[in-house]
Amino acid sequence: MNPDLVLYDSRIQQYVATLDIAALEALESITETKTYPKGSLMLKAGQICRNSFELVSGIARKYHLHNGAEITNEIYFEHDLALSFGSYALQRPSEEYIEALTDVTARVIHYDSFQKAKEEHPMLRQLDLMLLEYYGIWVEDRMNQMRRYSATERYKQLLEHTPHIIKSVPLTYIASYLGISLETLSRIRSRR
Amino acid sequence: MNPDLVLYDSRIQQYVATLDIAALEALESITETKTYPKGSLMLKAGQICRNSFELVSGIARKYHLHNGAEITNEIYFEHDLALSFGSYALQRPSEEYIEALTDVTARVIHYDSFQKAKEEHPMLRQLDLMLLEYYGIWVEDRMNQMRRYSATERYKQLLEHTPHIIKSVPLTYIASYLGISLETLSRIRSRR
DNA sequence: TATATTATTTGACTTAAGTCAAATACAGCC
DNA sequence: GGCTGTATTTGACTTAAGTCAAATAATATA
Repeated sequence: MNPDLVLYDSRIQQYVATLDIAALEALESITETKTYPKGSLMLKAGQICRNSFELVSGIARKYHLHNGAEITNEIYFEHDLALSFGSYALQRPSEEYIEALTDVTARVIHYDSFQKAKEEHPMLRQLDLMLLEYYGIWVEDRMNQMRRYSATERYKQLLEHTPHIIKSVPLTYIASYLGISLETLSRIRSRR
Repeated sequence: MNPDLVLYDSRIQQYVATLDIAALEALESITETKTYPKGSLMLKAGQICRNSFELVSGIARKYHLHNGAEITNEIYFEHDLALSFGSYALQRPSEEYIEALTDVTARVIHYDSFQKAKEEHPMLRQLDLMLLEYYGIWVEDRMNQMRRYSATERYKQLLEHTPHIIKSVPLTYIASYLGISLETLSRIRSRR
């Protein structure tokens, strides 16, 4: 993975470790652990993304529709934070869906609760800011991948950096995540 | 432009209008107005991006090198905030350059000063967060443009949404910004 | 103004990746 | 184990966009 992301991830972990008890308890008090059966939608297009989902177990994906086809935007595993960024930030209707690809257990925090908690615990503001920066770096990195590399290179990098994706997610989703057609992906895989 | 971005931009303006005098003065006190002659580099790859540049006048672009070629990542006009996101957020060496395409005047704020000002003025934290979210939405939107639309469509949308770019920026930069070759851009322009 | 330099266009050809259709392969279920 | 539906692969063909080379056009400069 992008070394900047790895670095920043560890900085976030470090920061979380320094949170005071009150802030941690506040977080805990607004967190609900929920489960979503395989195939269910954790967020639908048209809805406002009012929750953040921290995956405890299972796999999920975020996608949107384009000319009738589902285009996968992101694939989530354990510990990942799933939400529709634009919809969450602006509290406006989402264009994206979030779907449980397996049974999913997630720690769910409501937008309003988190906003309130931030007011009471300034440390959580800093955490919010760090998560935001992390996502910004992630999207930038992903855009660079898409712009700079060919379909084959993108697939190889996915293999190198996140091989578990290939093992656990249907190829259709991976293809659209990589921005290539299913057939092309199949051909890339068959070569060598 | 993306309606979400327009909306969020106005929210930021509104928020700025509510800043208390102390916060505004703090901002003012850490802001230096500087000028950069046409062709000069406001940031070089390898350097850490320690400043944010709010353009007062002129045009600038951010780019990186890929296989020896310059790839334009962003083009800045009056009022735009220029910085290398990843480098600024992590205070790590940048892969990007920021170049003044014309003589540029900018309000420059040093990273450290802003961090300090944020500690003293919590309102600035909120501003920082809003700017971050704005950038996140912008990058997401740009990535969607690149993924969903053909070269021709991307050019047309640029024409519709930001026609001033075409009038004031050499086509080479626009081509790489759109992720297409100069020749293809020229052909797209000549059709109709 | 003539000349050099840089920017843009045009032409000819190549190529990566897409599309549509059909064939296998695989998985869940009776 | 056989059957049904979904997932993946393979084949044949098309197409958007890239590349390389050369020709104009525009701009800056002596």
